Amino acid sequence: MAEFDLDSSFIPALHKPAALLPIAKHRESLLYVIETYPVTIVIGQTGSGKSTQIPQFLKSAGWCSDGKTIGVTQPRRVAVTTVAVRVAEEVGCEIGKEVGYSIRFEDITSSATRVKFLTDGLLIREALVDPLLSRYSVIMVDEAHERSISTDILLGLLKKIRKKRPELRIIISSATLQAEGFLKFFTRSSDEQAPKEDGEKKDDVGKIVSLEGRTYPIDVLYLESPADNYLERAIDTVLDIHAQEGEGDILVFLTGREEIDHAVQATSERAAQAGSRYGAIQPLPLYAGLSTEQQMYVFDKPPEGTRKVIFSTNIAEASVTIDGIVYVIDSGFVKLRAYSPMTGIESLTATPISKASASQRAGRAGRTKPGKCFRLYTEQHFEGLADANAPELQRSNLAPVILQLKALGIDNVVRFDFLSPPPSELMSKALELLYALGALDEYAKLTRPLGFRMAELAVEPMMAKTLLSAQSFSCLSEMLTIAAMTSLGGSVWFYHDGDQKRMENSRRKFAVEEGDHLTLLNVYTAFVTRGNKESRFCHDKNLNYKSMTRAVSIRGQLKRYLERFNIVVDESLASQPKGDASKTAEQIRRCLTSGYFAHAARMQPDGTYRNVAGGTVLHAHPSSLMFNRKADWVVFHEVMETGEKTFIRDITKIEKGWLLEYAPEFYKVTDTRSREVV
DNA sequence: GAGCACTGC
Repeated sequence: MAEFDLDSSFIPALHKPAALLPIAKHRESLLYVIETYPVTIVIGQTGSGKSTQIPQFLKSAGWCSDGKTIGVTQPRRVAVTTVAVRVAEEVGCEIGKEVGYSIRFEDITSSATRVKFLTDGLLIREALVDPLLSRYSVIMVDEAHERSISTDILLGLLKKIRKKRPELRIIISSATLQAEGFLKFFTRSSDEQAPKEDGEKKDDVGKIVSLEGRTYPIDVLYLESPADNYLERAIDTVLDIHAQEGEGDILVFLTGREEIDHAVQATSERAAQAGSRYGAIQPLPLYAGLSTEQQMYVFDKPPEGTRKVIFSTNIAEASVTIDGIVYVIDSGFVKLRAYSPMTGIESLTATPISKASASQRAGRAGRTKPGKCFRLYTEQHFEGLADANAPELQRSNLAPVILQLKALGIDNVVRFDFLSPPPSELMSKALELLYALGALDEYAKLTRPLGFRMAELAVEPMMAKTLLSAQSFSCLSEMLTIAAMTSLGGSVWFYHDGDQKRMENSRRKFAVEEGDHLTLLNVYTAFVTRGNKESRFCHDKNLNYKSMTRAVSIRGQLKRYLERFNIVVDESLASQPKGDASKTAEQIRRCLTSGYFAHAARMQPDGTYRNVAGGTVLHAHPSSLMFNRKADWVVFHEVMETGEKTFIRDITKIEKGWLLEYAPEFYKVTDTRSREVV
C-alpha cells in the first residue's frame, strides 16, 4: 500500500494521514465486495475515512477506465465541497480536474473529472436528462442514514436503474442501525405480484461491510431519575463538569434559539458568581439563525485556561463539526418538522430524539481524545426511544416530490418503490393540490407545458405556478425577485443581542402597505440598485448579506429556466421608476393569488385569521408587516405551528373576488364543508 | 410578539 505513504506526505498536518485511517486495511476486502455484489452497504463512523478513501480505492482499482465517472453524493453542500477539496489534495490534483464537485450554483468539474462529488438532489436532477445515469460506473450515496427526502428518492431511483444496468455499482454508507434496512430494500422484489424478472438470487444482490469504528472510547452516563427541567439541568451539568472534570470543551445539545440564549446568559452569570475558584468559562451559542460571522466564534480556540462551552441546536449533530470537544451534554430533545395532511399545516415542535441521534451526539465527544457523554435522561428512557426518526418523506408536503417523480417518468407514484412509503393521505393531499394548480390533468398525468415546467423550476409548486403565470400579469421581473426572496426562508433580516429594535426600524423603512411580498421586492431592488450589491449596505440595514447574494443567484437561475422555456424577461420595466406603481402592485397581488389560492385566509373581528376551510385559527407572524394591521382577505406563503399558536408568514392583501376568478374549481361550492368564500 | 436542520444546473 505504498501509495498511501506517498500520499500522506502531501497531507497537511491537520489531516490524519490516509494510511492511519482504519479503513486502509479494509481496502482489498472492500474492493472485492464491490466487484462481486451490485450493492454494498458500508458501515463506518465519522472519521473512518469512508467518504474520502473509498472513491480513491475505486479510482485506483480501475472503476473510471473507459471514461466512466465515480459519483459520490452528500446531503449537504458544505460536505460536498470539503470532501471534494480534501480528496483532490490527497490525489494531488487541482480541484475540478480529475476530482471535482457540483452543487447548485457551482459546477467545479471538467471533461477530465473522474471522481465527482455532488448533492443527492443534484444527482436526481441529472436523472432528468440522463435517466439511467449512464456516465457513472459507481454511485456512492453517503450519509444515507440521515434519510433526507432527496436521499430516499435517489435510492428508489437507483433500485430501478439497477434492473436496466446490472453493471452499475451502488455503495450506500449508513450507520449501524439502518444497514439491514438498506440491504433488505435492495434485495426485496420491487413488485411482489410480478413474476421474478431474472434469475438473480437475493444473496447475490448485496453485502454489508463494517469498517473499524472510532479510536477513542466515550463514557456514556445517564441520570438516575428523570430531570424535570432539562434546560436548568444542562446548565448545572456544565458547571459541575467545569468544577470537577479535566480539560476539554463542552458541547450541549438543546432544541432552539430561545433555550440557547437563556443558557448562554445563565451560564455566564453563574460562573461569575462562582468567582475565580475555577478557570474561566466561555459560553457560546450555535444555531442556524446566527450570521456566518457569529457562527465562526465556536471554531476559535479559547484563551489559555478557558473552557469553551457551546450551546447548540441539532446543527452540531451532523452539519457542523467542532474540534476539541471532550464532553457532550444531551438534552434528549430536538425540534422536528411535521406536516399534517388534514390541515396542510406544518408544525415545528420539540420531540424526543432517536437512538441513532443519541449515539451520533455522543460521538461528537471522542473525536480527539477519550470523551464523556452526559445524557439528561434515564437509561430506561433511552431504551424506549425509537431506533431512528421517521424519514422526512413521511412527514412532509409531497407536492414537490410527486412533481419531480412525474417529471422523471414515474407516472404511478403510488407504486414507486419507496424505502419507506409515505402515508397515503400525504399522497392524496399533494395530488389534489397539483391538480388544482393545473400541473396534473384528470388522469394525474403531468400537463404540458405547465406541469413539466413547474417540475423543472427549483421553487415549490405554488410559487412555480405563480412564476409561470407572471407573464400574463405583466409582472414577471418582479415575481422572479419575489420567488427568490421567499425561497430564502425568512433569513433576510439579522440582528445581534439587543439589536432587535434597530432591525425593526430598518425593516419598517422598506415596508409596503399591501404586504410582505411587495416589501421583499422593495428590499431586493434597494440592494441591487442603491446598495450596489455590497455587504456594507446590508450591514447598515440589518440585512443578511449571505442571504441577499443567494437571492441574486436564485433569481438568476430562475430567469435562465424561464428563458429556456422561451419566456422573455423584460428587466427594463423593473428598474425604471414606475409611472403607475399601484397598478403593478395590483398585478403582483393578482398573480400571487393565481398560485397561492390554497393559502388564503380572512381576518376575523378579533384580529386573527381563518383559513378558507374555516377551522384553523391563524395568527400573523410578528415578523410580518400584517402583524397588528387590519386586512380582509390575504394569501400567505407559509403556515407553521409552533408551541401553542399557528402562524402565517409572508402575507399579502388580496380581494375576495380574485379567488373565484383564478381558482373557480377550487372554490366551487359543492357541499357543506366546501371552501365557500363568504 | 417570535422559527430545528437541510436542499434544487
